[in-house]
Amino acid sequence: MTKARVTVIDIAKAAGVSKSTVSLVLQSSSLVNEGTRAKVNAVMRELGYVYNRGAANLRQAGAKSRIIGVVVNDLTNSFFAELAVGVDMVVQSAGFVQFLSNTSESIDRQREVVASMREHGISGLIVSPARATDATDFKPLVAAGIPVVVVVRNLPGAKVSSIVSDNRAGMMSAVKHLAELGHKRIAFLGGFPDTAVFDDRLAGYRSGMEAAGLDYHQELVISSAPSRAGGVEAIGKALVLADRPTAAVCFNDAVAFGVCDGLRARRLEPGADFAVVGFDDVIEAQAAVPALTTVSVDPQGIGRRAAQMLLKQINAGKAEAETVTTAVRLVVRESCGAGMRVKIKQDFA
Amino acid sequence: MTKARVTVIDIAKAAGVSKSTVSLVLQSSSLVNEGTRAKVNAVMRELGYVYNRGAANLRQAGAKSRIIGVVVNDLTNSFFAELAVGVDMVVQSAGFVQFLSNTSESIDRQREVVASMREHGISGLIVSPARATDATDFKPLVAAGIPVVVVVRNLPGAKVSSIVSDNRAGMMSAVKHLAELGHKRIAFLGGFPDTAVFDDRLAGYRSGMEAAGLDYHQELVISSAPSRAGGVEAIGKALVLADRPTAAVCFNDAVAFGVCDGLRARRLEPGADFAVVGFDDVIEAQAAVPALTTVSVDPQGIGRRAAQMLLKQINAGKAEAETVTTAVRLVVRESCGAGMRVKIKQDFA
DNA sequence: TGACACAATTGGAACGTTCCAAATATTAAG
DNA sequence: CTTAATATTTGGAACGTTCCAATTGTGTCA
Repeated sequence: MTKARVTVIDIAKAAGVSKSTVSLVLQSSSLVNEGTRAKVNAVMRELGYVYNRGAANLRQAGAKSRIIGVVVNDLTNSFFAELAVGVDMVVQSAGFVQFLSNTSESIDRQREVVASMREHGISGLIVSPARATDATDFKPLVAAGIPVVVVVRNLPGAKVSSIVSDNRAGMMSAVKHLAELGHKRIAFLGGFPDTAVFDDRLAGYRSGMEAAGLDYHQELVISSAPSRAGGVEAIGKALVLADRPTAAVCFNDAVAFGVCDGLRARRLEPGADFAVVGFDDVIEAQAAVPALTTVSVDPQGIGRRAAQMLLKQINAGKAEAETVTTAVRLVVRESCGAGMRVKIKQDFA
Repeated sequence: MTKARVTVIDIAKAAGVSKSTVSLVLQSSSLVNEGTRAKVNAVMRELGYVYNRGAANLRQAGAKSRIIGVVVNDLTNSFFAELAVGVDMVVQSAGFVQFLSNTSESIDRQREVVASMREHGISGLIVSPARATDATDFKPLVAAGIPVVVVVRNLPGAKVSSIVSDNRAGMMSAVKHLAELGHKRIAFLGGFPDTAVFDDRLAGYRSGMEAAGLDYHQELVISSAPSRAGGVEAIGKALVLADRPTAAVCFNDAVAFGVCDGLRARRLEPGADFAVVGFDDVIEAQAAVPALTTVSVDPQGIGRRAAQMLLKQINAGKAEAETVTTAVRLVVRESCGAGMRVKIKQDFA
């Protein structure tokens, strides 16, 4: 267990050159002679040298630390896990590393985490903001020249780049599909009404209803937490309505699963007795029974795209805010009652 | 957009003290007068100072960077996402940040990622090693005084700490449960036979069979990739056996889901016509239909525990290798045919 | 009043790298 | 063989922090 760590000076001494030369080798500069380079590299391997990025970064005064910060609001949601994987892919192959943190929707935690990342000198940040994040929260970062890309949830008013999926179009196509199957009373279930994403999806729902020539009824819009439990709650409210809906588009897949649970608890089989459509297409969606009809958003693709965008800005040196909305597509499976080849009946023991 | 960054010297000047004093304030040393502290803090806020950990870390020569590296082999598997969340929780509240990377089972990627983390001066590493990771791969780290905690998959022969779940006991209890339900021919399905985890689980299976007074038949052990697809494959092989099994314990939940798929493809209903038990208790397990009976290992708990262990070693300054196996418990749901209150019949349209 | 403890503050030297300007070695041209 | 051009190499001086030893101020005690 060698105590002192090996520095460029040590290897310079051992290779019989100056530390400057070693530094040049490290940066694979073309100025250095092939022979010297080989020798230096050999010595480095031999002594087990490890590059000290901290020191390098210090000298390069605010230059690239090659660290990308990624903060998501709920990593246990596989949607975000996929997203992080997408980011990691491109970030890693560009020679960067990823600082990943989870805020669990806590805005305080988010602040802490971002501050900490800044102290570590991240060269860019990808963030899916916690609920109620203020649009100005990332101002100091961009002021300091650190590019920020907001994903999934947009932050209207913030002057940062963002990538969101086409929530409007997605919801519209879901409603259209249900209308084509003959449904007239279609509910919109779940989601917190104070978010931009909710607004977009609801707008898509309204447009879809209108396009299908169906009336919009306020009572059919039932908000709740965007979680499984929230779904159960929302469908509960929907089913006691005087004029019951026969189908629902849900804020996201988690809600949709909750809706299925709620239906079953009332002896209704999703897909057969009531049509349900989700949003996100998380991995569980196709595995569930019945398989969930849902709007696919390819979180990994969004992650990759966000990373590319961020890297572009980092390399360009300037952060020109740009907004991208990614295409989505409806994936028809069983829960909407369309493609069902297997009808499930229950009999209680 | 202020160009130059604010340093301790700037705030020292502005506050009318020396940089040393500012440094003391930063470390909240008790040496500094309350009045001075307040003033310095005020100036820091005013000028928008951000601490440069890189520089600090440089001076403190190999001291704490407050970065914990976390590398997992498959983040899209919610088991590992949960684990990462658990780590993040304790790591974050201890004032550290987490570097998270995904190897996708690539050993080259793992090497790259770990090297990169080292360059960034991580003060500790938590790793779920990619398959075929060599026991000596982390030697340089521990030699450099960087504590390493291996989770989930142990690395026999490596002199590092590890936390694995009690695979043996878990499998035993699963087999015992099936035997109590009257099953005699119980298969062991899925998993790669060249891993330590496989060995442990298989050993548990054998002990369980023995304890239940059942014979061990080589043919009932069918390995495959530890994935959903692998599960389909394994059950396929099992069902063509001359003397078919009536139940199976699976290497993990992914395999178990695949087994269910495979059963259904053959018009067999898991839970009713064939009992299946998984391992891990991923979140989807309780949501699936039928809900999966499985061995719960609490990945988040393992993550927390691993982080605690690592922090302890970091604080102690010495990395005494210690091995922990965490308790598991069988969660009985529907797929084993035990607690089923709802029997599902299919009729094909 | 001098001596002494104690509190608070401070200037420089370090940490491991990169950059710059300048030095030296090598080659080509005359 | 000199000169100019080119190819390599090289000492410092930074970067922003922490640490150490030393300094200054403030009160206490004989």
